[in-house]
Amino acid sequence: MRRDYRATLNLPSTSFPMKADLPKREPDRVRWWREQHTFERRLAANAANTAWTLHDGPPYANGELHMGHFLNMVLKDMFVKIALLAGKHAPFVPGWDMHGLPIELETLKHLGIKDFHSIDPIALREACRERALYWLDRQRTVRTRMGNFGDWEHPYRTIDASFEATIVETLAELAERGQIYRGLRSTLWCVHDETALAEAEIEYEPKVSPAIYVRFPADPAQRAALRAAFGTAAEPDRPIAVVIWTTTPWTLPANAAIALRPDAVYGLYRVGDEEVVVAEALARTALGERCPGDPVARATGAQLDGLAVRHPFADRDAPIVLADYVDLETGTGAVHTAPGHGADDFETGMRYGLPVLNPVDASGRFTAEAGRYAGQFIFKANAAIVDDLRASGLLWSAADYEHSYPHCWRCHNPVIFRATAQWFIAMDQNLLRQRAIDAIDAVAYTPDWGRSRQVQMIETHPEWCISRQRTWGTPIPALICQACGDSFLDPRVARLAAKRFAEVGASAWWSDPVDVYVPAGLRCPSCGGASFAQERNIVDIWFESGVTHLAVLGKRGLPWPADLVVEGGDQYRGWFRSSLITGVAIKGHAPYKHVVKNGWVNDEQGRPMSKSRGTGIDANTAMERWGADVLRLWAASVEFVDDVRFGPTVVDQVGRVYRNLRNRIRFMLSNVADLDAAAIVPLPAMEPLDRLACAVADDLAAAVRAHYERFEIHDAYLRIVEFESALSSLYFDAMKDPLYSRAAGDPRRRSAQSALLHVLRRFLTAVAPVLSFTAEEAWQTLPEPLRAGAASIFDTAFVSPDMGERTAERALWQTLLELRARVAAGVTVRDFEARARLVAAHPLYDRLLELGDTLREALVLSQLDLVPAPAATTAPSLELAPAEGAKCARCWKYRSLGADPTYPDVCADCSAVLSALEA
RNA sequence: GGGCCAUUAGCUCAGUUGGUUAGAGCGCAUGCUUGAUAAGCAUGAGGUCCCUGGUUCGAGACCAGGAUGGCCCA
Repeated sequence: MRRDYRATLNLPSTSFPMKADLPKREPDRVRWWREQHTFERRLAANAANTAWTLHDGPPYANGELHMGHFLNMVLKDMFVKIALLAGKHAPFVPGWDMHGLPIELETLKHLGIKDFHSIDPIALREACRERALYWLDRQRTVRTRMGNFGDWEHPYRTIDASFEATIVETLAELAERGQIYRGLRSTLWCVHDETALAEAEIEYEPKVSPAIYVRFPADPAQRAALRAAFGTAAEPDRPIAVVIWTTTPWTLPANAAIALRPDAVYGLYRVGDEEVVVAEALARTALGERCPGDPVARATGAQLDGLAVRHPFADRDAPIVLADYVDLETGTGAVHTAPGHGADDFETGMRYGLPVLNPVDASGRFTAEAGRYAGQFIFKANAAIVDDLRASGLLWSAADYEHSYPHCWRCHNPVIFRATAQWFIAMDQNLLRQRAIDAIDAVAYTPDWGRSRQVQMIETHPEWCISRQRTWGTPIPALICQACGDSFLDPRVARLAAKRFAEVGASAWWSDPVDVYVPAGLRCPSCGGASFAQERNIVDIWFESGVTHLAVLGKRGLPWPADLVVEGGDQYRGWFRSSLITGVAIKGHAPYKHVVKNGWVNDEQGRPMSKSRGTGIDANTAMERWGADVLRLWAASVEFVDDVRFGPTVVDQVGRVYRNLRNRIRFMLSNVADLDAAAIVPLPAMEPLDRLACAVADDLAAAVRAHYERFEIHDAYLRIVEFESALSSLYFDAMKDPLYSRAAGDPRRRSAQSALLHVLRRFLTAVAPVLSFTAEEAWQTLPEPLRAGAASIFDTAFVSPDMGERTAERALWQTLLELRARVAAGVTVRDFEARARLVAAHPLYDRLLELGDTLREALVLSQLDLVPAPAATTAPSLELAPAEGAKCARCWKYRSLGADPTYPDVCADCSAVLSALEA
């Protein structure tokens, strides 16, 4: 008679489901964390310990969060949790960047208003505020849905009165230090939005422009001078012209010079009856079929410096000047220079004292200064200008030219350079630039090349234009003198504004009478006038986010500088840079100690995600589809410092890894379910193999912690996956026999359970920063008495750093894995059908001997003979033979059966268990 | 066009200062198990280490050039 002994075994049992159902269950956990105040409690518990702050770079409160946001935000959360589990006091104050043109434009669109001049500024600001708050709320919901910890009830917001006050206070301090000035500048200008733009607000897109070659003719005196410079004979009647190339004919009315490259060779070419000057290197492409081959004469740019030709249609000269930036790749090597319409041109104009002609108004129409083109829209005037040049015979050639051209980041219209009065931070005043570069020395960078990148970004930073002619932002508290029309930024005015804004918010600037901001005795620095009006400029939002460290860290009692900032690589030029500059300018130090850069999230082909290609997916949709924990595991599975790929294939793969990890957690949970706290076997009293498993788990946990604290999330992930796999295939498998077939309270079983509990706790704490939801779910499944007083997994702690490497244990573990593989290769594992003779040399023999019978357990054998090898050097040898005895119907090991006649088909151990169960 | 970064199995990634037959996980194939079972275990296949030159006794690693992709600029 064969009996089914299944019911007499201690089979695993747990309520922890195999199917995770993450999208459905995670929102409940988010709520639970909030209700339990898990983050706040842990923060309080760590209050007396080392302070550590990750300062949140503010996402822009507009639009849905995408997977790039997800990666960045989850990484931040991992770092915060790592610090918490290491016992640090690690507050996290999330923030939002809520002013600025994109929100203003979205709001205008929402309101159905095209021209922002047509709406009352206060009303527009109120509408923008609502819009920004809507997006903050939406993004906050998604950020918490990710499982991220933080002070979600009290985020910092750049629209808060206190924040606006900090912005203006910072302006006051900078003004006091002479760091701010007002100047005419050739500024990137959007004629559609009628505002100056920052570099960061520019996107390059292909554009077809009219590319024209234009003669700048020389008058008789100029001809003589040119021919003299070229060393050719005077020919008073032969026309001569310098040919320039431009893709912006509309800038010709503002031309003030022609720039040559000093070291380039220019040729004087005879074409028909005329002579033209172009760079020799470009003659063939510039002059086309009419190029005669060799020039009549040659001269370097430097030799032509100071000469002049005539403007093609205005009644003035175009002097020849020199500039190093003139390239010999396109054009003619003779560059049309309009200081009002180009950054380089502006610099050259300053050097040569050229007039800054600016015949274009804010909306892109020519002013009276443009003569016959007055009133025309510049891009439309291109055709008229080309026609006129053709009519006057000064057009050499014209063609369409497709090139990459700067466009407004919001309205996507082409932008122009236009000279306007703006407020600037002087980068070299008070050695600001150099001090910022020096401050970088004190900062750690991950990856390390980030340092040189950051230095480069400071070195190449142009004068920082901080003014915008828009409405949705913090006002620059400058006053306009009613008498002379000059604007000035007086620190005392700024202080008054800061105080006022702190109380009622910055919209007051638009509604208050000017007196509120005028200190007694204020006089216009230009004319001494005493009557003023508020200037209507707002601050660049990069400046606003650049002072988060002042508005948040100091004012919330958090340490300054921050220990860590984590953002995408675009922020070397953005927030890392703006924060660094304000930090150095105000406090003389970088506002952070360590900069970690995360990579870009591309699609599965490594291309940028795009909605139009269907590869774009927002973070919330992804979480609804796969669950936050699988995506968090994805974030850990990729090397986040580099650009990473994301898509269904990649997530499915990591989803399988997730299932493996989850099932291993489930195995441990299901085998400790019946363990009483009182029955827990302390580590020193455990069976040798159990102690070894605990040591391996500690080793794993220590390694994971070490990687975490070096921000090596991916390395931690590898250790988790590999070690856990090794633990499962060896230890879990081997423990099934003692766990299932021994009596429930058998010391051997209790030892194994205690070890599993130890491993489980270590494992859950180690994975909690990544698999926060699953770790917490498992922790809550664990019977309360087994949680060692920790209400949440986030109340537990990492292994102490001095746990040290368990090198010997790791080596022994490796040996066991190899031996077990040899057994498994020979016989069916878990059938216990073999006995083995294991011959090992010292000192391995001694280590194996210490394991006692648990060595047999580890190798899943019915019998094992361990024999010392004679020579010290031989590798262990393993000989398999059929096990002795017969297969026990209950425990499946081969033993001598039938000791108890009541149970003839089971071994003595099993019959004892059965008898006890019957009794 | 410039600067920076990346490129190792189908996928995600390891590969100390240059040194044997380049590793892991997932996937795939095959087998076992059916007492973790929409699980578990074992075995196996799979690589022109992006390409081309160079340095070297020896290069996945170092150097030069190039290709592809990405980011930031122009």
